[in-house]
Amino acid sequence: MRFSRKSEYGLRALIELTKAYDQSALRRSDVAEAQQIPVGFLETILLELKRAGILGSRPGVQGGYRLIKPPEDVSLGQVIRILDGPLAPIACVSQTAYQTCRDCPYSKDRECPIQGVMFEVRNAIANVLDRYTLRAFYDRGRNRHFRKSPKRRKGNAPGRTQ
Amino acid sequence: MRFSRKSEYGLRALIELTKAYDQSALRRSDVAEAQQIPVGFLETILLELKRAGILGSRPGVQGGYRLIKPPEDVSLGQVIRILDGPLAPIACVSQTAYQTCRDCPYSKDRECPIQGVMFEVRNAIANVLDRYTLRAFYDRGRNRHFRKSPKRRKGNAPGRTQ
DNA sequence: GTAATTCTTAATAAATTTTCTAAACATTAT
DNA sequence: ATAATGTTTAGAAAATTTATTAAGAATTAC
Repeated sequence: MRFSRKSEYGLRALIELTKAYDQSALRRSDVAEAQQIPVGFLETILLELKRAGILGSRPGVQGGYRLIKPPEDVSLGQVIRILDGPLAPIACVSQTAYQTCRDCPYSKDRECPIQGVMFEVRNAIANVLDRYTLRAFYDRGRNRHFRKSPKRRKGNAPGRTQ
Repeated sequence: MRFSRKSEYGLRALIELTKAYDQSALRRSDVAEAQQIPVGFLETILLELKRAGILGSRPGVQGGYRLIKPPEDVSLGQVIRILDGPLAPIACVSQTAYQTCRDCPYSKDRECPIQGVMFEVRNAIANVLDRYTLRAFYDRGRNRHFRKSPKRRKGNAPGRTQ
């Protein structure tokens, strides 16, 4: 039961973008190189994160992608749901995308003996992933790679998308 | 992040086999019909569970598959690991099948910012799935479909595989 | 306004995994 | 011996994931 490469790439890309949060936009090629991600695939990932309102972007010179939400407001659960779909291990216990299991012989009147456990699994996963935010990456980046001025700017640069 | 249909079918098959635990062997066609599982696919699933030592089987008339472990000794985590592989959401936090992530830029000296969270996710999943056993299915079967003699026999029938 | 740079979008190809089928074979009970 | 069942292997079909390509549109610098 693995997360897809897409989610993994997405999180790795967000590590870079979070480290650069209040500094500069990163070109997709920069992100791809830093994290060893195929640039074409990364593109589709960054776009999905943009459509979801997590990233902003700007074409042209000095352009690139940028995190537009405070790192502490973006949970890893959000990110993975965007890229990989619901966290629930089976469809009938998803909070965000419930549906009855195809061909489930318990879908009508009888009670499914598996559903209860799977619901617990879903909650266990969500409890972890919704508790962690990109903030963890931000702190890490600060401590490791930067020495001065750890305070964040407020607001975005003018002219920026979203 | 879904469990595969294989795991789902496997658990559903084990519901039937657990209900019949101390009674009779079930033909794959019986299990397939009761749980609406394609019989050919079910076959490969039952065989994997047999190789793992959870089921026994006997060909011929009166033959079929049978649960050969006490239901309370088989956790759902075991079953899913057999059919779907490790529970860990990424390879580098698996307890049963550890390996470094392909192309991971943190695999050498630096510390991976994602690994810690994923380790918690793995543990959260395992804690739930290793706590539940087939016993849950057994009880349910008893209460619903049988009226008498809820005590289990000890030992297996003679001549039985494994 | 033109050119260079970069993101945007859609289509689709490649690779992998999952799901499922078929057929020849082995074992058991009668 | 015969019929009923499991065993095994190979692999086809379908679905999903992963990745690429190419034409297009927005932004900046000059």
